[in-house]
Amino acid sequence: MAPTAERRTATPRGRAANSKRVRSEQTELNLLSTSTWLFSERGFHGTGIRDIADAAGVAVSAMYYYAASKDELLEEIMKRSLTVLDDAGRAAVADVDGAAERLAMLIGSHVAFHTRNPRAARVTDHEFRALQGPAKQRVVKLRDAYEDLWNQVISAGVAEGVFVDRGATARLALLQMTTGIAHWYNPRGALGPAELWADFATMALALLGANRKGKPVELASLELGSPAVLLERVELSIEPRSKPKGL
Amino acid sequence: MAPTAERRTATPRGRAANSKRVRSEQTELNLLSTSTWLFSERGFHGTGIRDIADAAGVAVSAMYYYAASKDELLEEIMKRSLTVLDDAGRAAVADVDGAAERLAMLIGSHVAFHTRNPRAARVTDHEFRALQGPAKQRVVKLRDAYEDLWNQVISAGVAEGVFVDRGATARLALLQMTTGIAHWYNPRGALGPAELWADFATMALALLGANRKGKPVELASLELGSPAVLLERVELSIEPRSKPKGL
DNA sequence: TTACTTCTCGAACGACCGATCAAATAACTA
DNA sequence: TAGTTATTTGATCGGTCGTTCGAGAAGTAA
Repeated sequence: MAPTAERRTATPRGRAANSKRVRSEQTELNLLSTSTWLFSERGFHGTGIRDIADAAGVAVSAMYYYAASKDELLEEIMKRSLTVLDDAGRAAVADVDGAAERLAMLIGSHVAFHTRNPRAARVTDHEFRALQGPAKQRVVKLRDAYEDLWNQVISAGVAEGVFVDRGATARLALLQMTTGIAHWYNPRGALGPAELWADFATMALALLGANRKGKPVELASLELGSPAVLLERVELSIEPRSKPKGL
Repeated sequence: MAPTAERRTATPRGRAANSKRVRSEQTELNLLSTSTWLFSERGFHGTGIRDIADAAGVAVSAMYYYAASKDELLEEIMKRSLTVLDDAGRAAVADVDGAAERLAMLIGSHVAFHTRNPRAARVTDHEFRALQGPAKQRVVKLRDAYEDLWNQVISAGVAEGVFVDRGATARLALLQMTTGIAHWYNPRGALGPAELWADFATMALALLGANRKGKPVELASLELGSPAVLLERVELSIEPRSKPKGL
């Protein structure tokens, strides 16, 4: 959807409640969020271009004003998701000292993202193989950067002697179990993001054998920020907050 | 593919190397294993009926002699996978005492299945939403039975006071992190099933806070069977052991 | 108003989808 | 051998796929 930005002219002075630019941006978000819903529900290949258009309430051809292809729609969803996820993760560990503390914050950010944006997360996690060529490379780059952040946090802890060294296995296990949240989490269920954060941070610390001077690190003993701050940073504009109207 | 079994006549006396029955069974396995490969590589909806036929080296119409529809192909793959997984899991914990031991065995069986049959596992894990109606119900039933086995093993440990109670979260986290193996495991990589078993069992015990009289349970202190026995039981005939020839 | 840009539309394109069927072939039986 | 059954085939069905295009509606600027 890069073309859209390029197509935009210089910022207009006054913009009415439904000026063209506002309408256009709304339509673009509508399209992306509807696509996210459908892709998460039926998969990329299981969703037709007409399904999206109908659910979004626009003509099929209108989509091609915003995206050059169906693939570009998917790429845009993944790029936005991964960008927010990565930015939030880096912000969460910034200025935090201690390997255990940093890991707990990273887990918190990750859990926040996946509980707040389960559908976008599912699409990003599931539909990787649907991407091809350069588009895939671009998205892989973003994902790798995020995984590298995890790697840094864990490796630092291993170097400090706080975590047990399990090679890449621990990182993969941690990422799988926390990313998996998006696949079973129910936003209207009993567990809130804060409770899940506590549970998963506790499990993660145990899984990594977190210890100081031989004593296991207790989550309660760590000084961490509030969940609210983490939740703010994972806000994703394309996450569908309800079923598309035309569905 | 139930029809095939029904179509079979009474067991013939002598059966040549390429008798009808043998040929037919080979073709059926070829079809299922080729489908497994392609579904794991491109997804169910991303794979065409012609892709399968070409890769398997048969005519498109030949498939419909074995399966009534493309969906039935998927259902059969999932059913076979889940059946082997569940049977192996139950066999692994049978006659094993102690919650920690049972969990370690269950993890071992699960890890064995996912390292030996990564493609079938990926399909079973990924393509759930592609199934519809009664077929979906049948497969869900199998999956629920297996998850219930995990639930039993974990709950028993909680009841014994060996595991910490984290509600359903721990089970979901454990299943996600171990099932995820199929998504990154490389059969030609450095890590073998036995090493992975040790790693994941250790992590699982830690994650559940496994302890006896306040002391953490060490994996090395448990008396467990050999990996070989577990590996035997997860043998899956439809797992593609190499790229389909016609591809 | 007119001129221009942004946005949306219905209709159509060729390609491919899953599925069907009568006919041909291969294996087995009597 | 001829006859029977099990297996495989090529051709083809209607439908849906992602994409394109010219026209027109809506909004902005003069």
